[in-house]
Amino acid sequence: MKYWLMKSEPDAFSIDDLQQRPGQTEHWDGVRNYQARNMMRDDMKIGDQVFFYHSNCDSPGIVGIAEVAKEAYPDFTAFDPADKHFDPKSNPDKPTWFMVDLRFVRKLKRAISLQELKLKPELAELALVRRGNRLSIMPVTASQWDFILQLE
DNA sequence: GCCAACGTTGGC
DNA sequence: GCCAACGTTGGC
Repeated sequence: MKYWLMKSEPDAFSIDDLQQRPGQTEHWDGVRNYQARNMMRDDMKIGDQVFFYHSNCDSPGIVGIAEVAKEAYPDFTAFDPADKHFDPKSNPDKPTWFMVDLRFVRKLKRAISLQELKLKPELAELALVRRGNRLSIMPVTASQWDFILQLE
């Protein structure tokens, strides 16, 4: 089993939104970055654990845990010209973009802010705190995962 | 709202 | 294949 961190803007889709979805499950559409796509398509398996990170908000940080509920399948929002994430280069016969489904696991007892994560030498290698990182999906090692959870 | 850091695009 | 221009991300 692998560990991941996935970013979402809480104004668009928050951990609370995930918790309130039917089955507490939602598809993770709109990823339009090849590195992030490759991780979803090639490496994310059912049961993988995911830190849910709130980005681009007042207090960016890790707010909860989700798990992979369905492995990669074509991101159908890329096929819809009316959709914000429409991509004419992608089509159902040969999709460019993929998504997974996530299921809510739990919220953390407290949010762990980016500010706090940046201070921890144990997390120096975490892509999230590295300069200029903009990846919306990134791997987390087992030791990073355990370390972050014991901060809770 | 600003802007640094990236990724992508397209002319050549 | 280079690289300038442009668009996006996301912290602050």
